[in-house]
Amino acid sequence: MKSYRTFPAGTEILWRGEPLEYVASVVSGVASLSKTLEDGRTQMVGLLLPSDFIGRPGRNRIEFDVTATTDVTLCCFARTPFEALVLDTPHVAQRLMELALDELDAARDWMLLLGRKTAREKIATFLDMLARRSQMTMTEGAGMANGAALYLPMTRDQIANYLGLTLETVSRQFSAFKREGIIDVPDRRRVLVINLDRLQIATGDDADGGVVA
Amino acid sequence: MKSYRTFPAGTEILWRGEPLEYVASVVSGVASLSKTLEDGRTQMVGLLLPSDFIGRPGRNRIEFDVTATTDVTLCCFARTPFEALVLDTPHVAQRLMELALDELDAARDWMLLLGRKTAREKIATFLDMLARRSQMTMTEGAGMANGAALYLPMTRDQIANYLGLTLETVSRQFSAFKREGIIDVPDRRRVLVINLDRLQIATGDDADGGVVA
DNA sequence: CGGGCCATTGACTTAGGTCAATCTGCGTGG
DNA sequence: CCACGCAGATTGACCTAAGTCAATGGCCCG
Repeated sequence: MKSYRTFPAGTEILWRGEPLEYVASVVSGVASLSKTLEDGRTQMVGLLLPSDFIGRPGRNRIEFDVTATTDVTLCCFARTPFEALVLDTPHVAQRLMELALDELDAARDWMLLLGRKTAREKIATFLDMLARRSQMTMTEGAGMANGAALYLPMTRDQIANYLGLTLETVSRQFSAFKREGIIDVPDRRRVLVINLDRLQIATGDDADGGVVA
Repeated sequence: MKSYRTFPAGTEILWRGEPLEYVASVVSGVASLSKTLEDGRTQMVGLLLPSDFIGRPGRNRIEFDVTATTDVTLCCFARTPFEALVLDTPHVAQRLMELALDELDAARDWMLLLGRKTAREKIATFLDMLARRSQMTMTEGAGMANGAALYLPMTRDQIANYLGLTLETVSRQFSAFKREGIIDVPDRRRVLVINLDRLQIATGDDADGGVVA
């Protein structure tokens, strides 16, 4: 009933509309959800990190593609027994509900970003999000002053698709933040945040960091 | 335990962060969810129509403002007894889960619109969405050929905030569709769709209308 | 050493935002 | 009853952020 599957970076995990045989949770790596218009423009609509869940009780198809951004390992369960499990165990159902509501909040923050933020604000928000995430993972004792080393799990092109920009604009904004001394970019996959305060100001969000709350 | 409340058009139903005493469902009218940046730019992140639900089991505050777009009547329940109800009755919990997943799908479609569609495509998608909705409400026997009379529940400014545009751009795109004979705008609150096929082509979506599926 | 593949940078174009003038109803009070 | 005023809508002229197109650069891997 339970099995592990791995997908190399860049491969498709699920196609839009394909019937779902499994539900799964991400064990390691990063996967992305994306939607595409007829003419090929695409928009990422979600990022799946370890512990995130794929699949929807009571639905057997999804409305977007799921792609492995880095190498990904999933832990898969057959759908039917899983649904039976959900029906008997209320607190599993409740947990799934919470996950869905968290995703919904994240999706709404992203709508504000996509609809109203400038390119600069989008990049700042993206980096700030990664910084907060990595901070969560690390020792959360004292508030680790100012700055963090971030790993970018995606190419410029993928970042652009996530933020509703082009890859050139992403690159230019990285360069701008670097020129201003807010970040450093030692190699294409790494960003060193030199001045987190200034980065957060550049996000355009409320000073108190309402996004995470 | 159950009570009705009404809110005149334009008033706030809930403020972001305010503790939720009630959960509610919309009886009549249209309400909107919106998020605002420090400097006042705002983005609507959802529309609530009759039968939609406000409130989240297991959370007592929301991350956005809820505003009455038209006059709105809500049917409210106190939160604590409602949560107890949800816990004992699995199929209520399941129904809420489905609502959350529907909202999530809608949010993701909107992310594609906000991130990648042109102004023209945004307006076409908006009108097409209203047309599909009103079609659902009406006699759904035969597929009502081509065309429909739509009521706009919002001002140009609110439409702009929904679509991530400015009100001037909304107005210009309405005028463009009118000039092309695709719609007519007899008064500010009404739109007559003259050629639904051409409108749907202008949305940029897949020909088969994947959005609704 | 050579060839992809990303990424960066520059020059140029353009969709949509901004600012401002005018128009259209509609409710209100003289 | 009418004129006034106001809120929303339209339209035009202009500007700019970001997209497009194209050349170049660095890096990893065979």
